[in-house]
Amino acid sequence: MEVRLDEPWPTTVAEAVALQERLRHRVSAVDSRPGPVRTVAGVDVAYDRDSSRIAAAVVVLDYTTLEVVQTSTALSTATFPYEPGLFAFRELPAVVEALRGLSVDPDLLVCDGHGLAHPRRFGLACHLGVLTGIPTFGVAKTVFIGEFAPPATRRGSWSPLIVDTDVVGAALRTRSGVKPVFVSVGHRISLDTAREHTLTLCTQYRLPETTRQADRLSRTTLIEHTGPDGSGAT
DNA sequence: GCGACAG
DNA sequence: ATCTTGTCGC
Repeated sequence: MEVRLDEPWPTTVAEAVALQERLRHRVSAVDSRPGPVRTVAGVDVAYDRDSSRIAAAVVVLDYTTLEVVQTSTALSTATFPYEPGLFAFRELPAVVEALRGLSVDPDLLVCDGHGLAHPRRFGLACHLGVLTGIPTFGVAKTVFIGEFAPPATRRGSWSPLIVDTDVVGAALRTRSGVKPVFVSVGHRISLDTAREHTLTLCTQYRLPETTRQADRLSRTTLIEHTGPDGSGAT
């Protein structure tokens, strides 16, 4: 698929923050997709020991059967350092490259991280959504910002993730008796819809099949090209 | 000023 | 994210 970057990718913290402040206003937290979701894609990135090499993977699944429709990967180098709140600048370049390898545009994107549940309301999921224009949401394993009451222990139970007076996401129990995940809007989707999709995608494990598949593919791709020890021999 | 801090 | 053994519990 086609993904345009328009501007040079930020290289400093100041530039990155400025870009987030400028793009945050483009985010829509309203459902925009007319028809049914046919395909959903998960994206993730794996790093080697010293983060010198990274591998991004995108796995497109049939939304109904959850079977793999297509995959794409991209090998790259981490340029931006890990900085809480600026996660997108570290991972998205490789993710965009992988997305460009797809011959079909997914109907929905699922990120491994937060969207609106971010200090400037512009986490990884929002950024990717704005770049692609595709409905996107994030499912994170841990909280970043916000407070929440522990949801009931039953699968499907949830409680709002709140910052000040804003609901920025949801703590959702995807498996009974298991730690909740944190769902938040990325772009062109509502929190309710994102939550429902998350449950649909969590058939057997705490995390959505999309991120599990993408996680696995990014990891194996990295090892195939850099070796289990990061020697680069293969 | 001191921690906390997606992956 | 990644480095890592055993261990508690269903």
